[in-house]
Amino acid sequence: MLHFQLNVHSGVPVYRQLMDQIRHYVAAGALAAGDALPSIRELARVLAVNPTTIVKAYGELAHEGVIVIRHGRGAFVAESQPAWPQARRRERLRALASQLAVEARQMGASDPEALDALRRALESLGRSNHPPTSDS
Amino acid sequence: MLHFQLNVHSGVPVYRQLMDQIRHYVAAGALAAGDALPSIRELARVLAVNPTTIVKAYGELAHEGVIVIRHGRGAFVAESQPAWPQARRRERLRALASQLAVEARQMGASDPEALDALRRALESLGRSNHPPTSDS
Amino acid sequence: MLHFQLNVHSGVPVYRQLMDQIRHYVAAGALAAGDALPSIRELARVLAVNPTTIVKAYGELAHEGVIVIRHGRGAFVAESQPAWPQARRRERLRALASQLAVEARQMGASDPEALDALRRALESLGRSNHPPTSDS
Amino acid sequence: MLHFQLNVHSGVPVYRQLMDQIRHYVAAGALAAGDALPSIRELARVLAVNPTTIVKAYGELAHEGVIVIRHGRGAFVAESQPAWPQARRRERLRALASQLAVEARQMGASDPEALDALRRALESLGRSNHPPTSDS
DNA sequence: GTGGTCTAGACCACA
DNA sequence: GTGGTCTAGACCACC
Repeated sequence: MLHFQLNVHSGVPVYRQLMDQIRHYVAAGALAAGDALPSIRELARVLAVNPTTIVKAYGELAHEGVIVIRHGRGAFVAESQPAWPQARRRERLRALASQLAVEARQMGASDPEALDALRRALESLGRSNHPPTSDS
Repeated sequence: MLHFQLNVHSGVPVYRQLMDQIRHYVAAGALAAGDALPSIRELARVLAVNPTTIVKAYGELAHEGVIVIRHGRGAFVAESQPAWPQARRRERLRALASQLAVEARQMGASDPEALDALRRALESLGRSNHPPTSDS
Repeated sequence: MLHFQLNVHSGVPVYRQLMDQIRHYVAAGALAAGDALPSIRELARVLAVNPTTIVKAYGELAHEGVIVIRHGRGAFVAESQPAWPQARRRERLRALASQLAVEARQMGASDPEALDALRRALESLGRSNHPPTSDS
Repeated sequence: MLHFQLNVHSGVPVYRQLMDQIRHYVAAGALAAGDALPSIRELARVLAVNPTTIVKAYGELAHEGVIVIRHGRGAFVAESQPAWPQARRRERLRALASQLAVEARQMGASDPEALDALRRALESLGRSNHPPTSDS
């Protein structure tokens, strides 16, 4: 059973936290294509949240193409992860990188510190999706 | 006059977008300590949003210590930017880096691509806040 | 249901009066950690003020750490009340004491009268937060 | 020449800070009945504030009866300080004491700490207006 | 049901 | 001129 960590005080909606963590598991390879996700009822019980919250998280992920929901069967990781248009991918990457850069600068972190933080985050996801490179 | 870019359909609250962009200008040095920000009414007029929306953005930034509001005078960039506790800084950096890493992986971007995106974002902020280093 | 007393002619903003009275109830133990506060709409209706005024009061208290707001659930007294840095606490105490002292002197109240007023105020808050001491 | 200490970042209006400090000097006896206050122009110059701000502070104090303004002559400490009705005095004292008590409790200060803070504040005003008492 | 955001516009307070 | 507060009411997001 996967482990989920919810923070009710963070201001981030619960269903959003769930989506992020499922995406995280998929990106890290802990959830592979075709794997079954926990049932809505069980997950709701374990996390002590309203089942409709899980429904919303699964629904959004299905909408994105990250998972597929089979009526009466359950939810499964999609066989092929969604491919965004090149332009949107670049834009999204740019936005996230900019946010990290701005906040790092504002909190007085040096550029190497910021880059190291990113390297560590990439490493913690494992190498499942990519061959090793000389850069990392 | 600074330029602001608002996206009403992004789901991100307008006042949040404003805060992010002002923080960006401060981090990049386009707004230096003591500089005056646009008046609430003028900015509201230029951006075609309600003045109370600007009030909220300025108020939150003042709360954070990024700017200082002087009644009857205007809003100004704070002389010393706020310093978060070391632990919270590291945690925030880690969270942002993790988000970037996960989304980069999921959209199929390679690790060097993600790191390059961050390097570019840091460079676009300029070197105003840091002495020259051998890293640059 | 808690009782709130608003004075529209005092010059003190309504949202400020609300914050003060909620802080008072928390300090006195009438509102304990985890207790639910009245919903924004209900409180607005009871006090005959605009809901956004309550929103502002609750938002500021949440910012201070006195209460916690859970989207879709309601507002609750925080489990652990915020701890200010020692230096700021002393300075704040000094400022409040000085204000009381100056005004007491100016209105011709004797020093024992002022001290008695403070003793009564402390007693009216009850002993909920402190073990019995020989001082009381 | 009296010394005034203004804090533009405190959120307290400048004219209010001025009023408080003049009241303080009167309560402490540094300004006695009939003493002249600094001229509006000079004080504005020394404090680097707009003269209308001083005008407002002096005007409010004159309205309260703390000072008297003689056209063409200047501002002077009133011969007899204003006496509030007994009921209002008690109420005001109670409100200030309550605020001190609530904030002291909330910041974790003990009751003796709060009372000590008040004793120190009263002592710092000196004994000019009152005979020594066995309580202090 | 809950809280969050935004609008349009009024009126007040400060410098 | 500046910012601060409040209203009345709409629409959205969360649970």
